[in-house]
Amino acid sequence: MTPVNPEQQAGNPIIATGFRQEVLATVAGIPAGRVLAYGEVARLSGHPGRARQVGRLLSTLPADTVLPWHRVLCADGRLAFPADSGAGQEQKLRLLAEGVQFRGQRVVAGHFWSAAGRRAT
DNA sequence: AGCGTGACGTTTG
DNA sequence: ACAAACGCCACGC
Repeated sequence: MTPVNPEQQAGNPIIATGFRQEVLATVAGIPAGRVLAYGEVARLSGHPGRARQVGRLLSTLPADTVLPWHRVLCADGRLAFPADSGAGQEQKLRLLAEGVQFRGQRVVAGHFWSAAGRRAT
């Protein structure tokens, strides 16, 4: 028979393991109108300190992805792209369409979301 | 199997 | 406010 993955064989309840799946699941769970920093996404995914890898992963998403990638930004509230870049413009437009407000080049702090119980004020 | 790249974060000056 | 230095390490070649 075909060898079975040990994790599956053991009846592991974990749906999917691995950095990729964990991070994508977290991003998919960000509600509209809220944003998360790359570092927060990493932490909530169980990978504290790997903010950069989150960005690296998002950069590989296909153009037609259904993931709300635009809700992920830098810890200081600025977008990860230059404001004048195509991606930067699109991200800002998507956020504005969801009611996210900007103060200059930064997203207003109140829009940051925390799934850990604390909520934006 | 190794290496360069990079949608970040924190600390330090 | 700005810049530089580091740590982080998944992904694609």
